Amino acid sequence: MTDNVAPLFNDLIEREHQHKVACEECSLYRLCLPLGLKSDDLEKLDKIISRSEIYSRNQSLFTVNSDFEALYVVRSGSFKTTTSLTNGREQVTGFYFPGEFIGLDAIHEQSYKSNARAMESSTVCALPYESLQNIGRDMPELQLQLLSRLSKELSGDKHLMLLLGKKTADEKLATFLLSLAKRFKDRGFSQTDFQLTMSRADIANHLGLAVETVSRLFTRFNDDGLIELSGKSIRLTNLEELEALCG
Amino acid sequence: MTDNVAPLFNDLIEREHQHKVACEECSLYRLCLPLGLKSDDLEKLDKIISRSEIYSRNQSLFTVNSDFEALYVVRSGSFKTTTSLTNGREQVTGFYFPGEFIGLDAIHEQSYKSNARAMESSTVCALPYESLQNIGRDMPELQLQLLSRLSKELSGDKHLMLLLGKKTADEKLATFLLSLAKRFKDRGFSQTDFQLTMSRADIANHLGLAVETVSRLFTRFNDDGLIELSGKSIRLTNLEELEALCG
DNA sequence: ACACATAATTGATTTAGATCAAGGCGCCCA
DNA sequence: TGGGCGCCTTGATCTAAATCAATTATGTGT
Repeated sequence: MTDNVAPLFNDLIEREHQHKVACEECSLYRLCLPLGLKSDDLEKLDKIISRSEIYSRNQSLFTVNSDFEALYVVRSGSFKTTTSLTNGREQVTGFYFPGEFIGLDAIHEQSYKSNARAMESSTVCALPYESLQNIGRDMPELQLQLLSRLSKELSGDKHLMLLLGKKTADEKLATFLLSLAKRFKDRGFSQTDFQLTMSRADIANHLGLAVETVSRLFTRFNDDGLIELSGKSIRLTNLEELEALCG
Repeated sequence: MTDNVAPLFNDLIEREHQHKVACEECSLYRLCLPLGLKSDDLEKLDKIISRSEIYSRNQSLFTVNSDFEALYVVRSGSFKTTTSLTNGREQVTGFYFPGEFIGLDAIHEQSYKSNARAMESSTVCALPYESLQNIGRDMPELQLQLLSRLSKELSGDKHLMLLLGKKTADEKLATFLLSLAKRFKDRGFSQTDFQLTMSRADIANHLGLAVETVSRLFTRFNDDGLIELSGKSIRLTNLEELEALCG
């Protein structure tokens, strides 16, 4: 509802979080940055990370052109990023789930180049970039991890360009659903049963379609036995067919 | 014409190139990786870089799924990258000019995730990734430069997503022309008079349009006095108007 | 539990840009 | 110097998906 950024958590809460969820014990460990770091390096990283308090639905994590302070890793919940055009048109450039980085495109210009907001109650880990640079000087592994992250997102974006430029509406939606499935699977959740945390409008926007088109596709996929849909809950009932639909 | 990768240059040619165009004397210095490196670090970098022989028009720099050996920086000429779909559909994901990096999206998977080919007679500098990692251990500046590069490309791709998803045909072409203009300007060339090294088909594909549409737009822009077009030579005669057309 | 706002569906109609079809231009090489 | 082959342009038609228009769900806050 509000456009404000979450107030900085107070020390008490911070310290509590720190203890509860140090990187080493974090369930996202495998997916996140620390992978491949030695224990003492991990400790250094741990020290510069701030765990945020809860961002509520639609709350802004950062806005376009604001100063680049930190990279964010989703800890719980989910976020979307957008870039905008004149007369209010905007493109949803990505959805972000636990363990995924937000703000990587801000490094070059040292200011955020998109808007990021929570799609549900969510938390993040903030990695202040300056501190990251500092500890990174003695931790080549960390730098490599970061590079790898950037590269992964780049690769994903190229595939999104292929989707936006060359795929039909059916192919777009099938591809999208399977991309979600894969990410849920990677996080240890069911790859067939999950909640769509984003609205139909967000999905449509992200895929370069109109809401109505997405809605019609959902009902058709449902009628064709590819999915079972009920509101925000979806079950993928025919992964093979969906796969085939991706183009 | 041929699909082969250019044979590795022999030592003689390599050494000659090395001397002619060491990073420190390279005209692309400002645009390329070395920016911000100290002289002795630059020398180390210089040592691992291989200057390629000439890639001729349509020759492949690398193909999808081949092993990730090196990052490439365009030295002269221009390249395009593509990703492809079933039944031959493919998306031109980017055009690359001198000083720009190709292959950054290969780091994560350690194999190239797109195809890259020369659009005219071109040369590149190859940065073998393993060597880059090695010397990078003692050169945090280099790592930061690389991160910055990745971040810049990421940011550009987000804007391309906006273009593909939300812009009209006119806006797409105007945006594209101004992006070329900016890049030529950055390279010390005229931002208003240049050659389109890519075919109409490549432009259309990249912008998610049909060739016919691009051709029609070119004639209309020409008739409206926005550009003067003759084959591959273009002059932007009304930058302000083009800017306004971008959305 | 109720009312109001917001989100999603469904149907009718329109349209931007694709596709289909035909020439024309330039360019490379014999 | 001309012939052939890509590439580009131009015109006519078609279509996938957008837009417009209602209606029905699904929340959300009091």
